Amino acid sequence: MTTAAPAVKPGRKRDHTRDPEILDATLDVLAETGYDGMTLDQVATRAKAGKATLYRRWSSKSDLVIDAVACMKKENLAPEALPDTGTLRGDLLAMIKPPSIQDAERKLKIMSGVVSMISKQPELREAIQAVMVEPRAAANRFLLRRAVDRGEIRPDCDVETLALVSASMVFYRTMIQQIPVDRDFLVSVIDEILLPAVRR
Amino acid sequence: MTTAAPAVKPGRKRDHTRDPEILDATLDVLAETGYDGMTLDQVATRAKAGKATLYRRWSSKSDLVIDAVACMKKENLAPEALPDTGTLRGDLLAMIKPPSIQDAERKLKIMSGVVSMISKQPELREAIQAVMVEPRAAANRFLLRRAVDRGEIRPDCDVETLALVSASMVFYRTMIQQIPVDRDFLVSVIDEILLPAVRR
DNA sequence: CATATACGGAACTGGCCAGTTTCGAAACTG
DNA sequence: CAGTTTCGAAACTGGCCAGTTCCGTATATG
Repeated sequence: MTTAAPAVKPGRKRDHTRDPEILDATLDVLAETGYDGMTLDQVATRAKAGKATLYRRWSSKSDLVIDAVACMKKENLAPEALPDTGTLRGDLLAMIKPPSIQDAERKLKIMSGVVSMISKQPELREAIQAVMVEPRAAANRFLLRRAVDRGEIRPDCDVETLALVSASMVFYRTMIQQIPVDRDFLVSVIDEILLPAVRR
Repeated sequence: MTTAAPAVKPGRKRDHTRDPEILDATLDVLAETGYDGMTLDQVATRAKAGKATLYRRWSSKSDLVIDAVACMKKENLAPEALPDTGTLRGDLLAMIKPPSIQDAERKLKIMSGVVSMISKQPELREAIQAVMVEPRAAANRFLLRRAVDRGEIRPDCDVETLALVSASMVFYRTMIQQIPVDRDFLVSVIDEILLPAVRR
């Protein structure tokens, strides 16, 4: 009998520094063509990898996409990193940063490329939820609660729902109306919807 | 030389009473499987029609889908048909009718089955806009403006944006969060977001 | 009646693409 | 060195499906 199992495997090591490049290429193609339109040949070509390499690391197309979404780099939205200007309006405006908008553009394209799959792939919904949806909602909840504690806004306002207003309206505008989201739009959501709704 | 052109065509007449049945079958399959998952065989079978019949009437799959969406029966949202309870809250609540919710469910499934195509098919976006989006937005605008005229709400509120709040939040909840939209949710959007935002 | 078109149903064609295999070269182990 | 696994690249396989064609039948014109 030989050694149980783990020993040491011979042969060339898998180059895991390529993983991020492949996942990033996946997200690019996904944003451009959507899930159904995306082919693994495109991804392989863009990542300068062979299809065999892809299948050696992910067992299927949907696996690759789920992993790509799940590994997407998230902006730092930890409470400590959030703006603290003293007013809710100041905080919300400070959340609109140029990189944030441009970044959001790509994320939205990825989301729209993937919505059709969400209902069939629960893991995908969870990945999107965890990476793209929840962090932003949590940040908004934090800012709203701080404003409540400060006595700046109505203490009985519905923080849960309010935290999703911007995201919902950006999503709708992009997906259905196909109007680009600019700073003006975001400001008007803040000034015409959110702030009036929480006034004391 | 024979007659110019139009004369009278011989042969069996096309049975246009079947058109609505086919388009409806299309919407059903679309709601169930999404655009990419939908096959014309499925549609033909469901409508008890031959594929040849489909192609005799629509030149392609995307043509059929665009027509099906465009011909979708819209609820009557003409100003005269809208509720007039005397208060904005009463009007908005009156807009939530059981058939309306159930109907909306199917429409949302159709929308999600079709979002991936919107960016590639401008006609599809227009059809969706005209049939599913604009009428509801127009109804909300009407109710909001009437409330402004009545002096019930802030005259300087952003009617255009406010009219899209419910639709956006319903859309987001259904597509991304995958939480069913019930009466309670709609009421909370009205009471926690819309009405507070327009208070004088 | 002959002719022409529509019908539902089924068979066919051709392209696309997920997933697999093969290749020669590179990299690691012992 | 031999053996094993990786790599990128390319060829291959098999299934799915949009779109076409054909069949037997039904319905219209003249």
